[in-house]
Amino acid sequence: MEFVAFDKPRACRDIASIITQVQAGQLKDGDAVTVQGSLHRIKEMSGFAFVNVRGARHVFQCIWHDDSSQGSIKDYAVEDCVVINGSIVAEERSRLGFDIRIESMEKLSSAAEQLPVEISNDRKIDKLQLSTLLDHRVVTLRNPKVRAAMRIADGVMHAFRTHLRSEGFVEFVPPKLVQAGAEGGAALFEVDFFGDKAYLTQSPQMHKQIMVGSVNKAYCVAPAFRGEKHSTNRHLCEYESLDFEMGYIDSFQDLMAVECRLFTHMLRFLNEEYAPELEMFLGQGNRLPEITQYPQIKFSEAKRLYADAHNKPAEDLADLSPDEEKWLGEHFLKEHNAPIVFITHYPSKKRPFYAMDDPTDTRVTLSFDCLMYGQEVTTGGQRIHDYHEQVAKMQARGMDIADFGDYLAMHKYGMPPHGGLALGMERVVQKLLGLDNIRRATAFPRDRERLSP
RNA sequence: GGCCCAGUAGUUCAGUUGGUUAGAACGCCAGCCUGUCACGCUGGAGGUCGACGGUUCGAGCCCGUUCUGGGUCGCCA
Repeated sequence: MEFVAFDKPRACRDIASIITQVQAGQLKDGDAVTVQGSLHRIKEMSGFAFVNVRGARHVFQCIWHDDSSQGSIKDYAVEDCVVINGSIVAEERSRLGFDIRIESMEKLSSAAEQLPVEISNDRKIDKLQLSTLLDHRVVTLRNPKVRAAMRIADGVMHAFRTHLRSEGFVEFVPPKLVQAGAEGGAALFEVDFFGDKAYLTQSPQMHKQIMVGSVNKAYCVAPAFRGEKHSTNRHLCEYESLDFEMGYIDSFQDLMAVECRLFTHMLRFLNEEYAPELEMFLGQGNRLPEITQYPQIKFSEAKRLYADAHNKPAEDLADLSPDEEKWLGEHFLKEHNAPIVFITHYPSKKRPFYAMDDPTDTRVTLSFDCLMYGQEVTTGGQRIHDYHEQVAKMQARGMDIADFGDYLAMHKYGMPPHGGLALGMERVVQKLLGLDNIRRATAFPRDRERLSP
């Protein structure tokens, strides 16, 4: 028998730690280093070659000298995985301020075929057709700009988790296989469940409310599945829903306040930890905005604002059109320097059966949407907590309460005033980075036409 | 699902009124260049023009069907 050798980690061979050490003055010109990565770009010159190597987060430059090593640089190809023994060479002409002179290069694996698309040039990646980009996802995810978006997504989820935890929320895991959809009519994906019908969940709505009865403040990060046949730049059949639900609220304003603190934390966190990634999308030296104020406006007032600005009568439509959302986003950005705005008091008839009506005007609900740069990223609101009130609203809608035994059980046994919201993770990434299509905000998008890779 | 647009080299695209052997850029291969990272220079390979059918002496181009992709609307996060 042997023991696992876990307490003596191998020396780090990632370029990130070498960069840190060089910047801290711990590594200097001439010092020996060992570094690993994929060959990102090879440019042969006369008598030497530039070898750009892609580490986990950075691309760094190594110099191959024809006279210094056995073999030829022609023995290597782009995407070969290598371990390089070399030395630091201070060099102002290099982007990181130093090169690594290659003393020897061990090939761990070699690419068997030429790449189907170019990944060493971010501008080429931006010009790829979306279908090509996604068809060759295995390769395009290696591009520095593409993977930067994936790192931002990681940052968004991390910020959500750390912030809610800091406010006393408890993470739980909602089920993905469910008996029926909480939202009602929307298209569900049906799966065989030991001979019975089950569905992929379209929302953790019921389960997060149930958790409020247990831990008071609950959150989850979980996929939601929607089988709608629409095809737009802002919908996925499978998206990551960032949900929270909290009890003992005084008003739905408490929910919006949590979300505002979350956004403020999230943007600050991304600016601090993801500056190189953000610059790839926002431009050199640019960061996400520091938001200190979040406007809110009633749905009916938002409608009127749009109508007045366009010399149209304020139509009594139940929802905001994409056009209206876009205009409102531009309006609040221009007039109030606010990229994020809350629209409150949505009409009751367009909100789910669990939405609490405004006691002062039962045609509207104590609910809200949050627009980020003119696109809906959140729906939230206060829920009905009283059993009899919930039953009455369901019956008024012609629903059979016998179908909702699990749901109504929590009300039956007492629930605090509560509410919550859902944040579309990919939409947040899309809007923060200014992506034209939500499919660019996730590694493996699922839409009506795409089930692979 | 409705409407609009597009399918030509590995990729991104051009292709005139229907007319000889379908072009460019990037990538790839061979060579040159000691500071490139959108390098530069010389040469080369690479095509069932989405598919099927039709019109025509002749179709990448015109017509029909179909498949695929993109945008947009309803809906939503």
